[in-house]
Amino acid sequence: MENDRRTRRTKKLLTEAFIELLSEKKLNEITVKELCDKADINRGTFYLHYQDIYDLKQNIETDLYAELMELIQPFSNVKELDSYQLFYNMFLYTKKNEALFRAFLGPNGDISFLTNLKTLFKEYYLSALLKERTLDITTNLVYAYDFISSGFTGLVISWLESEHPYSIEEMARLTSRMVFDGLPALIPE
Amino acid sequence: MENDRRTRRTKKLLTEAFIELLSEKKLNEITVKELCDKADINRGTFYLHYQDIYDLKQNIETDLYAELMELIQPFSNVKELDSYQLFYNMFLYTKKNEALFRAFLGPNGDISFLTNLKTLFKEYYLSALLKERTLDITTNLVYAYDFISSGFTGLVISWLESEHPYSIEEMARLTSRMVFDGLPALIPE
DNA sequence: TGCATTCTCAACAACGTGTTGATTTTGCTT
DNA sequence: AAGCAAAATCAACACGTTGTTGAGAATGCA
Repeated sequence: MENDRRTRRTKKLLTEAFIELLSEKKLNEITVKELCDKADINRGTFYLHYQDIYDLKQNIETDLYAELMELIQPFSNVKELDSYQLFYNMFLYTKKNEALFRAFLGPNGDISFLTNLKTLFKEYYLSALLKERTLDITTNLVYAYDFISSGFTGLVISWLESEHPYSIEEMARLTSRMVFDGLPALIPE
Repeated sequence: MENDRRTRRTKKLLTEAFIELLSEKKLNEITVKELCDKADINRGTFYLHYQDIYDLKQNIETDLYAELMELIQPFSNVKELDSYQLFYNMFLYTKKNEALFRAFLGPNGDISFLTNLKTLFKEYYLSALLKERTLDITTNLVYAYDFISSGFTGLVISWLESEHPYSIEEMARLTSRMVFDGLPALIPE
């Protein structure tokens, strides 16, 4: 019942229409009726698959997390962590799913999506460090990784919003410098 | 018509009820009816002051930005910037308005509130640097401050959510170290 | 081709919205 | 303390969206 071509079609159309609407208006302003009109799907059909708009949003997010985890996973199982490469892959992924990230992280976005993104990144990045070196998980350390993951996702958002004047390579390098050297490394002289 | 005791009372009650509701459920799930019931205000009265829930939210945010600007302002007009003190004051302010910040930055929070907070902080912090030293505003520099302001607000969020085990002093010091020295300064040996 | 599943369509009660006008309550003003 | 203006209450309203229903049409699977 999940892999019927009709079901896939319906979900795809609804998802696309939703992302489109989300780039125009706030989540709460999107009605089921309006969404179905845009997707050209009968309103009853929507309720066959989702409970409401938030259920749809949750489904889209869950799929995205699954993909992201597959992307990050390899990095947390390596002897020597290549931070630059991790940043690079993350920026690459957001660019590939640009419409979706823009919608979820833009002005009409969802703060819990951002939170989950940060948490996901933080967990894997921190666990990668702990596989490299045996360290106590101090409050200091956890906050440090909160800072980094927030800073990183913040860069992703700015990068998307500013129509990415910097290449993925440049963004990854910039992130590395901020993480490991701090601000002075970015200020001339 | 703005400074009537009745008006102040109504707005205060509605604001309080709103913040309370926002810590329970998502913005979109909050109805005017429900809000007014909680505040014990006639629904018609609500429409006398606000267009809808989002208008109310906007008003609350605007008031907060005004206060925050007054707090940050002095820092951008000084010859030598004391970053630590700026961080300290920001953490102090969020603690003073804890219920509100929890509501707006928590799971049911508002991404545009977060964005505005980051922007506000970034603008003043960056302009303070530019008064200390004459620098070109490079893309590098702007992104660096995006990273910092995101990291900082991320710390604020984590700090609030974790019931602040660290003192304001400790958080301000931690932030300073991440900003100026980077991650290695926080990892032992 | 046949069968099961999905989608469509129309209709429904229920609920929140935003507005209205009449009435009561409240608080500034002098 | 009294009078007046402004604000809050209350009931009622048309309207639109919601979520659900049952019957029928269309579609994909095997």
